[in-house]
Amino acid sequence: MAPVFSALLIKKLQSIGTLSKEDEQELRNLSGASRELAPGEAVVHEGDQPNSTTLVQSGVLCRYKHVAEGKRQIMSFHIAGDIPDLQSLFMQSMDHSLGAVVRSHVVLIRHEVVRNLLKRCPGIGFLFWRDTLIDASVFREWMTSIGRRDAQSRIAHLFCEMVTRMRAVGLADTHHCDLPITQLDVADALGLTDIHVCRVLKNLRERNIVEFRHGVITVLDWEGLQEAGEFDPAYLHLKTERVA
Amino acid sequence: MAPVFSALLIKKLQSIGTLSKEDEQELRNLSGASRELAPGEAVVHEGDQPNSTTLVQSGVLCRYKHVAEGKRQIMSFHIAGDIPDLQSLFMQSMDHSLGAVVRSHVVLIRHEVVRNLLKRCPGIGFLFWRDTLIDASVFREWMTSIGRRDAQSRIAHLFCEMVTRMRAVGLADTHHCDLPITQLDVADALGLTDIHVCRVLKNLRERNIVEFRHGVITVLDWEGLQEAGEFDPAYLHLKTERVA
DNA sequence: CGCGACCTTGAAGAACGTCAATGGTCGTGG
DNA sequence: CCACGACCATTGACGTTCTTCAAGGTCGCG
Repeated sequence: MAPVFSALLIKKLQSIGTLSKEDEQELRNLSGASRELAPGEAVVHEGDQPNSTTLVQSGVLCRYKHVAEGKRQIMSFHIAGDIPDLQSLFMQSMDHSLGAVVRSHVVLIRHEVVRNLLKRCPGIGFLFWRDTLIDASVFREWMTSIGRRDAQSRIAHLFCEMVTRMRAVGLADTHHCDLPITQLDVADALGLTDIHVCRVLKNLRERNIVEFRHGVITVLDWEGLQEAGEFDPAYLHLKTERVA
Repeated sequence: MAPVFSALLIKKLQSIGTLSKEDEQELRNLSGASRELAPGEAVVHEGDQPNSTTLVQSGVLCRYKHVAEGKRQIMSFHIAGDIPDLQSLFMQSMDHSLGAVVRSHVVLIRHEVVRNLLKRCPGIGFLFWRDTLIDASVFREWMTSIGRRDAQSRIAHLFCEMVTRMRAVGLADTHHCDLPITQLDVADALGLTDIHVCRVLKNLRERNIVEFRHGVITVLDWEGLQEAGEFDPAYLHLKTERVA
């Protein structure tokens, strides 16, 4: 087998809870099928009844739904170590799609394999459950953003979240963070138009708070960014909280 | 013990999955502390670290967060049979509050008791997990509504959802549905102002689609309502789907 | 009776969307 | 090497949806 593909999954689970040595070993022994995704390519579509789950290796994936008039709502972004469709283990049909934002690599793990794993390792089961609960917590926070914050707040909040999550698994440093998505993706995630996102980004840039260019977030003023987004990382339920 | 307080919980679990006779009996034997809630009273606050979960007996509860300038986002409504804060079993601190919308009755069940139950009955564990996953699915749908649908669609969608959920546990008939909440609650759930909700309700009423008065939804045209809200119940992941 | 909670309506304004045009960058192929 | 198209970012002018502010109106209840 290639270098253990579950390394970042392990890191992620350790960031939200405690993993025993045995459970860690079980995760290392996981097997699955690698797959490369082109930008925009979907792994699972709304309505599908998949028999495997997706572990992200590299790149960025997102969950989304299409609504009337070609509109799209992105419900989450996922980075290496995430299992964005874990819920398909217990829900026959997908209520949303899962696709790649940029070229990405994933490993597909059969439900059967995961179920056996959960039977052998209840500890992993609880961590997986906890992971889906954190997922739900993030949805609640996004709902709050979209429902009750203005465009500037929403964008600042999203950037804070992504930087914090990527730091937690060692994928970002303090000031920079690779998030290879377009302004249109940001817009679809926040219930805005790409044009308005562009304008607000310009404003944030001119005020020396944050820059977003070519898929890279550059934080110029972390305090200011948190303030602008009313960001409090509690909802991410991370074990370790970093001071910036 | 009073008439079994878990009757509606059992009904709800049966609406989303299969419950063995033994598991059903275990649920009947659950014990907890009754509590009455005044309108607006909270059971748990954001930041709390509760050691029990809340089973709704009657009335309506909602989960919510407060953001800047006194704004509020309601993230879900809960009716008899729901356990709105089940996630607190695996997440130390609450990332949102849970409160009563109208006078309600709840039963508080200690985490310890639930944990023992889950150890004895893995089947109930999976159903509970599934319930929290459906919760997340509903969040995704709300996010989509708030982000990408206009006010009329959002309201129609919410009404469709509540009628469908209440029918599923026998709390509503085809045309009427008791939902004792105010227009302000609706507004806070959908990311609107109460004033705008009022205007849109007037419009829906005049077009003979749906009426909402004194906390009662009266569906005048179920087809039209579903269409207006782009409602497809798939995201509720109910076992039994009703044809209206 | 009078107060509070909720609903209703109007007028003015802000935030955001739509339409349209321009320019930059990059990979591809002639 | 340059031309081209695809994709993305940017900017301006103009519309629309929804908000804000303000003023009643209704109903139930102490």
